Formats: sequence, structure tokens, C-alpha cells
Amino acid sequence: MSKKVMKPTDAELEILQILWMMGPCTVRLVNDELNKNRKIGYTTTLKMMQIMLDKGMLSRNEENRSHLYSTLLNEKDTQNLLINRLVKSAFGGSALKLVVSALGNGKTSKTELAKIKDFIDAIEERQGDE
Amino acid sequence: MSKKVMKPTDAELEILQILWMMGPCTVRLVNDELNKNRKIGYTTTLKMMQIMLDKGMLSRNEENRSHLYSTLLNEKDTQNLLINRLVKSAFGGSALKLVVSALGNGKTSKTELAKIKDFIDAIEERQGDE
DNA sequence: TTTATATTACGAATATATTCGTAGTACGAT
DNA sequence: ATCGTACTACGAATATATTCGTAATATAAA
Repeated sequence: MSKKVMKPTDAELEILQILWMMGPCTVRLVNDELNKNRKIGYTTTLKMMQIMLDKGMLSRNEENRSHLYSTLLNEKDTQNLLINRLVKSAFGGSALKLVVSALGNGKTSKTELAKIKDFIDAIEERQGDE
Repeated sequence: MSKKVMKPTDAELEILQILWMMGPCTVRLVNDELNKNRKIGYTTTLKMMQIMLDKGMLSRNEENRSHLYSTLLNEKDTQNLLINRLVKSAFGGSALKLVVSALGNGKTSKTELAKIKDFIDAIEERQGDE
């Protein structure tokens, strides 16, 4: 049971985000959602989702005339893939540098910073000594 | 004086990383460096760098026959651009989630984790109260 | 000088991503 | 049954990214 992980394109990621957030959707729903951000034709969205189906990123339920699409990509796995790629391709392999860059823009709130420290504490706790 | 920031493609990023690391380089040097990771033809690298020159990502010194290319993209700015895009496109806009994901794979050393906490402390210090 | 080598310029093939139009079909309303 | 609407399938245009071959030219070596 190997988990499916693949690198989505930008347009595919837009669609995945909607499916991750809203669960199984019709093309119509996804297209409406996309159009909140930018103008995009219905058949464009349809084609994209058909391609993603071909690629094995999505599945669909064809019981009804308007099909219900679901994502087959795990959100966290995909996020990890993208982060690891970015760390490798733009930060010389250093996750530290990436984190510093992510936090260093001054836009992260005190609350969030505190949460991150808590999170690190938890990791350290789990790691113990080695 | 607006700083130049643009989104490089994957292949372009490979080249940028080399130039950021090694400073101004000939095509030959960059190509040799690329071939440490994967086979890629000399004229492919040349063409890429010419395209990047067109796009305004690189400049070059033509005094000698073999031109010396330099990057015009600031490393940190580019990193920030890529991170911000990733946060937006895959993490629903939450830098916190990205950081958690980056640190959560268990591959970050105690030393690095400690460094990050120090870094956060420094940010908090700088932010003061608001 | 002649020859061999390294470099640039450039066109073009290939691959991939993104967009949409058209045609066909199912379904509900009249 | 007919019409209008919503949906799917599919081809294809467009854009962009990636790859490399060929030709021209400059430099160095013989």
C-alpha cells in the first residue's frame, strides 16, 4: 500500500486545495470556487479535472450525471513533497534556512511564533537524546 | 530603485543556485556543475542562460570570448517569493502550517531546532509589544 | 598557415501546461 | 414530444519550458 505522492502543477494545486477544503465536489462547484479568485471557463476546469483523473490524482463517482470528484492525494504528503523540493531547489537543502526565511518577513504574529516554539519543544521532547 | 524579483522555473533555479554559490561563472563552469547531478548538454545550458539573460535574470561580461554570467536576482528575495507562493498555493496562506510541515519530518537536528528557537526569540525581541 | 578545439548564436524539436470551443447527450420543464 | 439547460467528451490552439543540433566564429596549437 504505497501512498500516492506526485507533484501537482500550479493549476492543479488550486483545485486540490479546494477539494481538500470542501471534500468531494462537482466540476461546477470547483469552477465557482476558482472564479472567486480569477476568471476561468467552465470547460477549462472540467478539462483540468479530467486530466487529473487520468494522472491518478483524483477519483470520481459517476452515479449521477454530474460527477463527484475526490482527491487521491494526501494533503500532508503533498505539502511535504513540495516543501522538500523547495528546500532542495532553493535553499541548498537546509530546512533551517527555509524556516528562517518563512518567519523572517516580520508578518508572523506573536501568537504564531509562540505556537512554533511550543511545537519545537514538543519535537525535542519526542526526540529525547541522540 | 525597484528590486528585481521574478519566479524562476525549476531549471532556472538550478542555475541560479550555482551562481549564488560560486559567483560569476562561464557557461562551461555552470554546465560542469550541473552535470554533477544529471546529464545535460552544453548547448542546453548555454541556451538556458541566454534565455535568462533575455528575461533579465542574469547579466554578462563579454570582454572575453567566454562570457561571464552573473545573477541579477537577489537570493533572499527570490527565496521569499518562492516561500510566499508556496504558503499561498499549498498551505492556505498559513506560514505556521508550512513551518510545522518543514520541521515535522523528524529530520531536523536538535542543534537546528535550537537555532530556530533562538531566531524566534530574536524576532520577538525585535517586535516588542504590539 | 592550417588544423583542432571551444564558444556563441539561433532555429527548431519535444514536452508539458493551460485554455477554450464544439459537439453530443441526458434531464427537466413546458 | 419539444425545447432549453447543464453536463461530459474531446480535439485543438496557445503558451511556456526544456532540450539539443548545426553553423559561424574566435582562439590556440601544430
